[in-house]
Amino acid sequence: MEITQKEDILNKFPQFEQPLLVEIMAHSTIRQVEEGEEVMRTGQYIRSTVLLLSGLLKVYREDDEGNEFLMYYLEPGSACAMSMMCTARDEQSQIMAKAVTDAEVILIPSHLSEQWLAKYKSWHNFVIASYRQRFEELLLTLDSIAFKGLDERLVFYLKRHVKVSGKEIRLSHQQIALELNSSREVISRLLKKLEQTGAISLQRNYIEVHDLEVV
Amino acid sequence: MEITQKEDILNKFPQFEQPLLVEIMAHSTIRQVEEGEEVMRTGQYIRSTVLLLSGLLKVYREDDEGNEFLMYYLEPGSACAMSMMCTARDEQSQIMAKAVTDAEVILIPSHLSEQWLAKYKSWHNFVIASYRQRFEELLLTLDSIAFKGLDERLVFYLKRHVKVSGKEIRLSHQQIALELNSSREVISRLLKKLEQTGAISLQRNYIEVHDLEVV
DNA sequence: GATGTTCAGTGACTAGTATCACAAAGTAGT
DNA sequence: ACTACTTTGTGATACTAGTCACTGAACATC
Repeated sequence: MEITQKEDILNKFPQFEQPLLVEIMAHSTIRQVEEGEEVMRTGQYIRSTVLLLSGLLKVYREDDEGNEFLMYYLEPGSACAMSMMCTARDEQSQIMAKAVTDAEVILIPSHLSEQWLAKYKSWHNFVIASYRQRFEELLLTLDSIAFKGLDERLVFYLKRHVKVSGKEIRLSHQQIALELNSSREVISRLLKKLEQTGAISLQRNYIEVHDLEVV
Repeated sequence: MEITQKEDILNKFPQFEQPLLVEIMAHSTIRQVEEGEEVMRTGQYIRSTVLLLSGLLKVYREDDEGNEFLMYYLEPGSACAMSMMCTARDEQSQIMAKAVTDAEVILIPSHLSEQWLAKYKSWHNFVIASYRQRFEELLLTLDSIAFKGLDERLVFYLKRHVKVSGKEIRLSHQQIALELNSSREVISRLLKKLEQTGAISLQRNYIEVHDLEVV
C-alpha cells in the first residue's frame, strides 16, 4: 500500500527530488474525497498545504447569499495556492473547493511546507509556479466576467471544461448557471444557440462539444 | 542623498533586517516615476521586483479593445506581487501598473530577490504576505464584479479610494467610468443618486465623501 | 469678457440578462 | 404503465446598464 502510494506521488509530481518525496511520504496524510464533498470552506482555518493526487477539484468563490462563481479547476499534480499562502499564522481560507469527481488529496502540515521552501529547491519552485498559475487563471476568469458577455463566458466555461474532463460534459443547465452565477433559462437559451451553430449538441444532463473555436 | 534614501527605505519597510536593507541599498536602483507614467505594461518582460517607496500606483487589467478595470492600488511599503512571481525565467507581466501620483519605486534585480528568499527571513515573509494580500484584494474585486450591481461597485470603488487617498477625490466621472469599465453617463447618474442620499457631494472634478456606510 | 474646451446633467432608446409562469419531455420508482 | 420528479423549452415582462443626442455649467486662454 505505502509503496503504491509513493509511486503515485512520484508519478504526479516527477519534479520533486527524492529526499522531498521521502519527507512527503513520511509526514503527510492522504485523504480520500468523495464526489461533491467540500475540501475547503470559506472561513475555515488552514493547517495544511493541499496537493491533488487524483480526481478533479473546482475552486470557487461564494457570497453571503449563496451565489457562487467558478475560479478555476485543479487537476492532479497541482496544488491549492490558497492553502500555500496561509502557512505561517493559521489564516482563514477565502475560497471554497469541492470535489467534482472522487479524488485523493495529500495534506502536508503547514510548518513543514514552510520549512521545505528553504530546504528543497524543487519545492520552492513548485510553490512559486503554483502561485503564478493560479494568479493567471484568476485573471482570465476576471477578464471574462469584466469584459465579456454571458455568451462568451459560457463558451470560455465550456472550453475550460473540455480541457479538464473531455468533450462529453455531464451537467445540467442549472449547474452551469450556478457556476456562472446566472440563471437556468438564460443558459438554456444560449446553449440552444450554440447547438444551432453546430458547435455542440444537447441532451438531458449531457452536452457534447464538437467545436467551440468556430463560434 | 544616499543616506536620506536609505532612511526612507527603512521607514517604509521597517520589518526588514539590517543586512537586507544594506543589500537593497547596494544592489537596487530607485526610479522616479511621474504621475500618469506606466510602471509596467502587459506583455512586458520583468527583470526586477518592484517595491513602492512613495506615491500611489494603480494596478489594472486591460483587454484588446483598450477597456480596463482596476484591480487594486499599491501604497508605499508594498510590492507588486506580479513582479515577484515572474522571477526565475523572464516571464511576462499580465497586468498594467500606472502611477496615480508622482512616485518612487525600488527596482531589485530578480535574481537577487530570488536569493534573498532563502537568505533573509524577513524578505521571505514579506513576499508571502504580499502574495496573499494581492490575492485577497483581487478576490474582493472579483466579488464586486461578479455579485454586485454597478451601484454597489461604485461605492466599493469610492471606499477604496478614500482608504488610499482621503475623502477628497479629484477625478472626473469619465475617469471613474473608465476604471470601472462603465460609461460616463451611468456613473454620473449613480453619483447623483449618492449625492441625494447625502453620502457624497459633487463638484467639477471633485467628489467629497461624507459617509459611504449609510448607503 | 469672448471663445473654445472639458465636464456634468438629462431624456429617449436599445441590448442583454434576470425573472416569472407554464408546458413539454425525459427519468426513476413502484 | 402510472406517478412523481427532474430537466429543458419558451413566451412575456422587468430591470440594469450602455448608447446617442443634446444642453448647460465651469474653467482656461487670449
